[in-house]
Amino acid sequence: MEKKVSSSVINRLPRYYRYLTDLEANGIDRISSKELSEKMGITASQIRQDLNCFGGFGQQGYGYNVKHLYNEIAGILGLKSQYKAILVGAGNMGQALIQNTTFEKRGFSLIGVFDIDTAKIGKKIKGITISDYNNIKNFVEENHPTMAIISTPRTVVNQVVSDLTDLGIKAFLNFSYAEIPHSEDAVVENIHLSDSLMRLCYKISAKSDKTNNKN
Amino acid sequence: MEKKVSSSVINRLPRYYRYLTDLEANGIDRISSKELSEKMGITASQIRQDLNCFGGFGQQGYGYNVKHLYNEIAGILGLKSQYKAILVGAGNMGQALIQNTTFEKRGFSLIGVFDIDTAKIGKKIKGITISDYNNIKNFVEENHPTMAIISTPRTVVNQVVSDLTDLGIKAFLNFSYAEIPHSEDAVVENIHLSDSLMRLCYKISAKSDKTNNKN
DNA sequence: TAGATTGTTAATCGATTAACAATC
DNA sequence: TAGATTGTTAATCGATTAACAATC
Repeated sequence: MEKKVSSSVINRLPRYYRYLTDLEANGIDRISSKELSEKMGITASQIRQDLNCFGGFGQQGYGYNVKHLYNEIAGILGLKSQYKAILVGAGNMGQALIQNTTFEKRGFSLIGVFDIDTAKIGKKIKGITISDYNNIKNFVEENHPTMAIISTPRTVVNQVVSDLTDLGIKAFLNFSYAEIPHSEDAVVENIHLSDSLMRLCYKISAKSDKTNNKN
Repeated sequence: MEKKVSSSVINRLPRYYRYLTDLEANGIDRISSKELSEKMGITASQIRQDLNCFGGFGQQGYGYNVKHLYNEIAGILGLKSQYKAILVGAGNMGQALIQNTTFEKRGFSLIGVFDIDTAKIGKKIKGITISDYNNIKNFVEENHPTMAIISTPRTVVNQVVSDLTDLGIKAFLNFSYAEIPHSEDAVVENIHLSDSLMRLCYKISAKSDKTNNKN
């Protein structure tokens, strides 16, 4: 029985992956936890602890082989899986997301895009035709996507998630302002743009309070 | 001297704010930590602890007045500040961001948009004309924005951040794949779309490992 | 071999939860 | 007043950091 990996560790994995991608691109083929810790601004101890949740990828006296560690982390993240994904809501945000994301590099393969706007249906983005959301049932039953990206207006999020859950989809990337109701066996990643803005606003405010000694 | 509020608490503030916005919109005017905890899926204890970092906003035997708490949190976050913000990089993502975000509600006022693409310069988005990035120095010196949204290609992020830092900007919303170099007195919020995708990929993979008892 | 650096255990630190006296 | 619920202190739990023996 595996011990469960904490979400703190999981949250850091993509960042490790990015740094390793970079190191590899720069032709560096070995790195110690100490060197990496300096680049990333975290402790060497934390890096070693994190990696050892999944196995011993280093070598005493040497450090870590970049290419090897890079591949191991890709494996841990499951990036080779190419889980089938659909996107619901092809507004500005949805379309930009499609244009800017190399899903294949991040473990997914985008196989369908849906909207209810007849002006959009039929249009192509990055080779994928926008389909009528009203036909989504047939599509899902035929193609069995694993994951759905929700970039609809907030007012319809609950309905869409409920529809898709009924069709067996259990993973969501939530791009909407609304919260996705917390279900037992679904996995959800939220990208709440407005939360990020508010956090930044807080940080700016807190910093200027400190500077001005207002409290 | 104020004790520093932990980042765990700060990260939760926007979520509280969203729930309170919702409660208010639904005409609910009081709520106990217990009721809110059930809605949000966190403990009542945590809610009370979090809020008490900033003051005692409730009343024994009664709970919290929704409108009052809503306003208090808006104040804590600094949403009334309307910090001047600029956006650099008016690609799909930058433009979608402008279209979809009500900056005014999140503490900011968007006063400028910049790009280097002559095909984009002069075009208007939501009433703001895209300006030539080469003229950004004059603009910043005249208008003193507080925050910059970085949605440029990753290759130019370092240069842009360095330019803007020299011009006195110390707050960044980073929308790019790259990391913003960690400086002493700058505040940064990152939205790494690909990290979110990879985290979701991990969660899907981890779940199916468990189901299939692969480990 | 000697030096370097891991994997891992132990110590510390911080965040979450529980409990309850204060009080509306 | 009695019941409800806060604010806050104490207990628990988990995550981070430090230390060091193992070993390449």
